[in-house]
Parts: sequence; C-alpha cells; structure tokens
Amino acid sequence: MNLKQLAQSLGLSPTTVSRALNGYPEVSEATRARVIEAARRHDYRPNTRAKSLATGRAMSIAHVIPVSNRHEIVNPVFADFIAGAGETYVKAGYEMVLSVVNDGDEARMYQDLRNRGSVDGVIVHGPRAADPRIEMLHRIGLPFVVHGRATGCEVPYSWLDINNRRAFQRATDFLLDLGHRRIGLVNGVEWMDYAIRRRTGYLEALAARGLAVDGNLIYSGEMTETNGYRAARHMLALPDPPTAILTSSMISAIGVRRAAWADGLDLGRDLSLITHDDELSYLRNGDEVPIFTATRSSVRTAGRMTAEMLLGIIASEAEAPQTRLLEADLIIGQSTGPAPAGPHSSGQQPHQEHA
Amino acid sequence: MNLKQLAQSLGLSPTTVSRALNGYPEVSEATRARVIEAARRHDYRPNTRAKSLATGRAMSIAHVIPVSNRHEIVNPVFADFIAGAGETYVKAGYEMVLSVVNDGDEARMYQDLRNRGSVDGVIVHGPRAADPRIEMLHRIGLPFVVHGRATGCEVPYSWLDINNRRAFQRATDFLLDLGHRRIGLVNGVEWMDYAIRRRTGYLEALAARGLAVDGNLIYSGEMTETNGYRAARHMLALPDPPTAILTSSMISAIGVRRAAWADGLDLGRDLSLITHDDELSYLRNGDEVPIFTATRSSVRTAGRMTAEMLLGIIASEAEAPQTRLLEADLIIGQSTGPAPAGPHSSGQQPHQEHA
DNA sequence: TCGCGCCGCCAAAGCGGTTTGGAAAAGCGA
DNA sequence: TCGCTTTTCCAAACCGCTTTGGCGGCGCGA
Repeated sequence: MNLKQLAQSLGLSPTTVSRALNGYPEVSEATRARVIEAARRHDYRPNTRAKSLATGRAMSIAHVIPVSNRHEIVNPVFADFIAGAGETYVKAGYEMVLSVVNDGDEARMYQDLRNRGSVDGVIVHGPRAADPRIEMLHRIGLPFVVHGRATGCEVPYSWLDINNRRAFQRATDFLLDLGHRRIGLVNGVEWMDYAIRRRTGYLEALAARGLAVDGNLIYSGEMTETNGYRAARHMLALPDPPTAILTSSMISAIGVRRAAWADGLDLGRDLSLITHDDELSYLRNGDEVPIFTATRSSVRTAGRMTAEMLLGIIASEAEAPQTRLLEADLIIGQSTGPAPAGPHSSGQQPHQEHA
Repeated sequence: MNLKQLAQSLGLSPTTVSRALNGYPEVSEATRARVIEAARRHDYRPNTRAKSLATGRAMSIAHVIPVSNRHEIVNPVFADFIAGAGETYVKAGYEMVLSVVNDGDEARMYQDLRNRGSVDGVIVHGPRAADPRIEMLHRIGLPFVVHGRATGCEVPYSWLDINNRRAFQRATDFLLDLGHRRIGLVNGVEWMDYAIRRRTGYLEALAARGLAVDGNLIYSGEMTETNGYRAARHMLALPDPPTAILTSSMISAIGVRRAAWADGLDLGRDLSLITHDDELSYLRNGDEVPIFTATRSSVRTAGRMTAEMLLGIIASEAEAPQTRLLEADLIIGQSTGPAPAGPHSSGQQPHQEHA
C-alpha cells in the first residue's frame, strides 16, 4: 500500500493525503481524521527511501566501527553505547546504520556516506590523539559528534566525553589518602585519547604529592583479561611491588584480580584495585555492593546523550560546536582498603637480589 | 555531483552513464572507460536512496536488537556477531541498519521495516522457544535468517546455529570421563533456546551413564559475573557439592572462578570448570593456552556466515529454507582435571548434618 | 448583489537514479 | 549501392514521496 493507492481509496489526491499525514494546515480536520484512520487501517507506512529522496533528509545516522585486522578487538563498550543511542533514534524516528570498516579505509567510508547521501550525520567512535577523521569530517561537511575527544585537534568539533583525567586523578588521590605510595596503572593502548587523559590524571595526582613516577608501574595495552593479568603479575613480581593498581576497564580488572589471587593476595586487603566501570549491561560491577571500587559512568547514557546532541545539531544546523563533559562517580566497593603496613603476604621480599 | 551533472560534463545522457557504470553491454568500451575515469575523478557515488527507489532493492539488512526495560541486558555476543556480519555486508555493498526496540514492540518493528521498504531482509537475534517472531516474519514475507533456532516452531525457516546440545553433552562426558559425578550447570535464562539445548545435552550425558539429576546443581539466569558467582557459591555450599561446573558463558565462568577462589578451591584441581567460549574479541580465553577448558565457537564467524546465508536467500529468492549447524570445538585449558579423590580442601564435609 | 480573501483541495514538477522503447550510426553481405 | 543487422546512444517514463503554484467555492463586508 503506497500513497497513491491510499489516496485513490479515499477519493483524494496524493497531495492532500501527504499533507494530512504530515500535519500541514492546508487540510480540513474532517478529512485529516479520515485519512489518518484509513492509514491506520491499511497499516500504511511511507516508503523511507522515497521520502528521504524527496525531502533530502536521510533520517538516519551512521556509526562507523573500525575493525582492524591485526588485533581484531571490537570495543566492548560498543554494544551498550549503541543501545543507548538507539533509544534516542527510535524516539526521533531516525534509523541507525552501522558501517564496519577496516581501519585505514575510514576516510573513504566517510566520503562515501556523504556522497551517497545515505545518512544525515555520523558518530565517531574511539577517537585517537589528533585523530585525522575529525579534520576530514569537518572538511566534507557531514554533521558529526565525537564520543570522546581528540587531543591536539585544531578544528572545532562537537563531542561528549567523560572527565577521564579528573576521574583517574580522584581515584589516585583516593588511594594515596589510604596510604598507598606504590600505585600501578593498567591502561588502554596509548594512542587512544581516553587512555592519555587517564594517564595524565594519574600522573598529576602523584605529582601533587611530590611522588616520583615509576615506569615499571605503568602498563598500556589492549584491555583484555589476559593483559590485565600479565601486567599485574609483572608489577607484583617487582622488587618493590605496588600495593594498589588502577585499571581502565572491568575486563582488565578481572585479569588483575586473577593475578592477585595467583599470588595469594586478598583484594582490598593485600592489594587495592580501582577500575573504570562503564556500567556495561552484561558486565555489572556486582549488584547491591560493588565488587570493585570504581570510577563509574554509564556508557549507555552517554550513547543516548551523544545521539541527542547529534540530532540537535542536525535540526538546528548550528555552526557552533557543542560539547559536553560528564563527571564520573567514584564508588566504593570491596577492592580497596588502607595500604598494608609492611611487605605483603605473597612471600616475596622487597628488594630481592635479582633486581 | 549527481548522475545528471556527471553526464552533462561528459556530453552524454544519464542513461549511458548509468549503463556504463553498472556494466551493461549497450555501451562501447571506449566510452565506458571514459565514464568510469570521470566518475573516479569526481568521486561520484550514486545516491543510495534514489538507487534503491528505482531498483526496488534497499541494499540493506536490519538487525533488530531487543532491549527489555526490566533487565536491560544487551547480549554481550552482539558486538562480535555484528562485526562478522558487517564484513559480509561491506563486501557485498550492503548496509546494515540496527533497530533497537523495546521487546514487545518487535512485531510492529518488523511490520514497519517491511512496509517502509527500508530493508531487504532481517537477521533475528536471540530466538526463544517457539519464538513468535519467526511465524510473523514468515507471514509478512520478509526474508530472514535466525541466529540460533526456536524449538517448537512449526513453520519452516532458515537458521544458523551451533550444536549446543552436542557441545554440552561432550563437555559433560569429558567431565564424567575424568571421574566427576557431581556436575553443576550454570546456564542462561531458560526461555532462551540455546539454554534449553545446552541443558538437554547435559542431561543426556548424565542419563547415558545412569546418573541421577540433582535440581540443586542446575541454575539458570542472566549470564552475569555476579550470577555465576552466586550460583557457584550456592552449589559449593551444598552438603554434597559439585566437583565440576559447566557454564554457559565466559562471563559467568569468571563469576564461578571467583566463588571457587573465595572457597579456597583451585580451579582444575579442586574444582573443574568448563565454559562456553564465543571467542569474543574483547574477552579472549587466554592467549596461547586457554584459561578455561571450553566448548568453543566463534560468534564472529557465525555473524559472517549468517549474513552470507541471508544475502544468498535474497539473491536467489529461494523458497526452501537453508539451515546450517556448526559444531563447537572442545578445547582443553587449565580449568579441568580429574575429580578429587576425597572431600576437597574447602574444609567442608560431605553429607553434613544440616542437610 | 458584487468583489475579495481564505479555505480546501489538486495537478504537476521535482528528488536522483534505472529501464523501456526507439533511433541514428555503423557494419556487413550481396 | 542497397537492405539488414548490430552497435551505440538517447528521450522519456517510472520508483513513491514532497512541495510549489493554482484553482474553484464559500463566507463576509460593503
């Protein structure tokens, strides 16, 4: 059932039916009611393609997810972010198109999305330091919002981010307040912008107390369980091991937990652990009382809000970029406690001779 | 730059240019070359909307992801499945549209997708026993493939699934061969089809050895870390605790591991654990040697193959449904070992008096 | 009663492609 | 040179919707 048929069945012109359905005033309320009722009865839905061809608005937003061939990690945060954004789109009558693209081909993908006219805007995931995508999107004039930021990007752009620096600074401070002095950082890969900011927050907190930085206590790599485990094992085997560790994700925190247990260390007593918790729906940080002390910020909410920002920008055709910085909560769980007084129970002696 | 402009710039008609670009024979090779070169130079991409309006093919596939409000779990498997499917789509020139929908509204969503003509087919996620969606899609005549199956669905349909029953039967058998007799099952929610099949496999293996089923050793619930932990704690506190546990996902396995450690049990020695490993990119089961013994099947590959099936069905307009059953590997990791001889080291005595 | 403005509707021209039905030009055998 | 086929291109219709520009008819004030 298309518009013409519907119009014919009502003895009206397509024009009038279209106007009736789209709420234009040039049609009497009587016929409008009649049209709406008929549309409902026939389950009529305007053809998206035709509509967007006629209006010039695609009514859809692209999310480009880069998938590298080398390390094929799909961002674990992705599903929940999408779920949040999807809620917004559905309310606004937008569709969401997903483009999986081998990274490196992203530039062409954005060009294509624009030239093919298949979307009204895009959301940029996983920005890196000085991410070239931003400059490119700016140039080709496709509305976009970045989830995160890109340090060292000169062009203005819209973004939504959490205050990663502040979050990790606060977490580090919290550990320092508990008496910890050797604090490890198990971070994401260092070209990701959020990882840089978290590292900065960590470093600033140490610096504020005049503490030296130990390169051995900083790890950065893909946020997997295994990497968390390895990094922690390595740190805990140091002559002067950390009494606390900061982690960039629940998943690597779980790896760190495994390493602690392997060394017979009790989390919260022998080793303190703070992680960042994106509130992933399938990886909750406990139910009532959090398992891990964590900096917490819902990535699903972020998805919802980022999408709202983008739709707002598209609707208003605003030139001035919008930005939004969310603060993460610091929630106390069972994985932190005061720094142990002496050498811990792993049986290791500090300052072993093989150092 | 659109077709008309491109044609004008070449001194040709839109017809000829269109034919040249789409490989039709009614155009000389000389002009075809000229057109292709010009298109490349101008970075011309045909407008997707116009094209699909003209051809009647949307060149896009919908993935409907239901998000319930009660328990807002987004399937953790989703991101990787999507990544796999996306690879297929990108190769075939298809787009992927994602519809996030509150479950219950799914029926209407499928109707809409069809009536609005915005997709050529859909992939159905997370089928349940006798899932009504299948019958409905069948009725409205939208091509679809189900990732998984729906026991008790009378209409024929296309699906791709792994052999969940066989996988869990083999895993159970493996544990039985190691001497385990008390084996727990931490399964997904019982209305999900895959959970039913896994349970069946588990029960069949026990039955084949004439072993009785203990309802206390079977848990089913959302596959979260916390649920895995709780279920395992509960089982391990039984008067006659299990010496081995089967788990439906890496995430709940991690919860079980936590419970084991909390009881001072060593995985692989005091307690054996087998999980199902979907090879999620962000949750690998170790690097070289697997952490958990597991039934393994890549959900990303499944995504790729499911998408291929659907595109094949759309292209061939085949009536006969296609099906594909993949076998999971049983891979040996560090979490299994022979059943402990006596009561294990948790300090519990079997057959305690409070039973 | 007449003239004017407004209301309610419609015909037709797009949007940017594909595709049908020719038509001119070129090739070919007699 | 003629007639016929083949090659190469084009004009126009169409996909399903929106939107511009009108056009009758009715109400209203003079």
